[in-house]
Amino acid sequence: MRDAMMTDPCIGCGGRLAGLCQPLDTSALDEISSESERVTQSARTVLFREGDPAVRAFSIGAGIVKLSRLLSDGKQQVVGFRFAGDIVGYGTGKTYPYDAELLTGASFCRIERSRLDTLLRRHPVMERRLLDMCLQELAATQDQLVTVGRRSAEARVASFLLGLEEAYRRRGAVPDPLPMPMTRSDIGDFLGLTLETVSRSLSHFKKQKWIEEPAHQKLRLSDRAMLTELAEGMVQDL
Amino acid sequence: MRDAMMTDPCIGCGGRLAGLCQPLDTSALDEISSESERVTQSARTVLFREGDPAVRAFSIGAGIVKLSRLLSDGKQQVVGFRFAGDIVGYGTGKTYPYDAELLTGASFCRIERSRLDTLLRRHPVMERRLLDMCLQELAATQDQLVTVGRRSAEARVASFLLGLEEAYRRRGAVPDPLPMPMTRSDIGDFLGLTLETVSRSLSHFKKQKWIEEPAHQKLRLSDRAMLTELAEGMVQDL
DNA sequence: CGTGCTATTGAGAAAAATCAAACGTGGTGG
DNA sequence: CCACCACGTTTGATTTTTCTCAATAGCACG
Repeated sequence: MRDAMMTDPCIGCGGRLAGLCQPLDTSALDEISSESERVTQSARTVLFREGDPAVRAFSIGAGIVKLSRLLSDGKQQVVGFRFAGDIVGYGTGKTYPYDAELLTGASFCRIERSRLDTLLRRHPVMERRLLDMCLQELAATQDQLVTVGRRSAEARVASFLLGLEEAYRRRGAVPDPLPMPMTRSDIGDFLGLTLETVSRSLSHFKKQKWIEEPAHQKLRLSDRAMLTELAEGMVQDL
Repeated sequence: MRDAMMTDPCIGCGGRLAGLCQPLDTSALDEISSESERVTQSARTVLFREGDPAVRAFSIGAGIVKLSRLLSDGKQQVVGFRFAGDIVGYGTGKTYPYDAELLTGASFCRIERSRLDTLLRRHPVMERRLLDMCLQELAATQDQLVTVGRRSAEARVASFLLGLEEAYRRRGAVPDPLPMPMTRSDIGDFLGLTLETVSRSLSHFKKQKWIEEPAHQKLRLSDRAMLTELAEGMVQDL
């Protein structure tokens, strides 16, 4: 246990440059490694639930996490998906404001909130990095608000597909085909649509050869230009 | 000019405790005052437009600011409203990601982005405060995503009214009646609805005596309990 | 006292939700 | 190894909600 914890620079640094520790020097990384725990878990694992006391934060090394809120009438809203390099579960509230669930097997680092706060106080570059990540996340959420609030069903789905690809791109090479581990229901809950509407849109895209599904949960964007036009509402159907 | 700039501790501190400088000591406040400019402007003034180079940040002392994005097809999405104490125009991008427009007359502090960044580096408490504000804003935007993505028209409008009241509450006493300077169109663009749907919902609420409009752009929430139930979707109509 | 916005209200159209049925597929146990 | 079961997906028919288009009314400002 000790060696695993000591050798891996943790908090989002599992071989990636995108995470919270990107700007840190080696000695700081050692300090952080000793404060955090490396964990690997399988798909469908729940990291935490809405309302749980927010005692830990998570930094994703690999895998995809779904963040969602459950409404009183049983409907669900997916607030976002998180990928390698992202931080999950760090906020101002005493409890988590959403559920976090693994969509794939994932590895990540787990750290006590109180310890992370101490680290942030000791390393202002790290705090600055966290601020930048938070600002980015805010911008992405505002984008999503535009998509959900003002675009047609097909535009939303096209927008989601392009966004998924972009998420991979920002983390290095774009795999081909794209892994898409979320269900139609997850996608609908993200876009403010029903799973049937998502399915119909995807079927339509496939029929038009704008996308292919070479295998289950694998996706290829064959016509990005058309998807982009769709997402921007420049074209209704054709 | 010089005396006005020197005597007011600025950046969100115009008599309020909620802003960015809340945790600062007096000498730091003096430093900031010399770096920033106090400005007062009338309703409908545009602080900046989407795509403008993001050279300044703004800290609201009093008044309400509307942040909105314009889509290629002419539709608008209001990303949020900002009140006294909030920071507007600080992000990671080189350009502003939305328009910022005054809904009321407003006073605020204006500071060069580069100078603000210097100040943040010099005062880690200030940076920490900004991080907390950003995390709060992120949580609020995620809330809005739930509202727009998963609630009925009347639930969204009820949710907006309660949110407006809450915004005043967090900044001190709740005025009665509540000032509501945004048009039906602004509200619709915030909630992902048309202005007609907003108008119909408000008319219905008035008819049911759940709200009153004692004057133009003045609002009284007569039955918060019912509005809350509506917002949570616990009741369709009655 | 117009004139230009903003708001209200109505009627009809369109988009997406809902309800329902059938299909595929991967995993499990006989 | 195959049959079956659970779950996700697709597709169709119908209903509901909200949008769109249109006409009218109210208000502030010049």
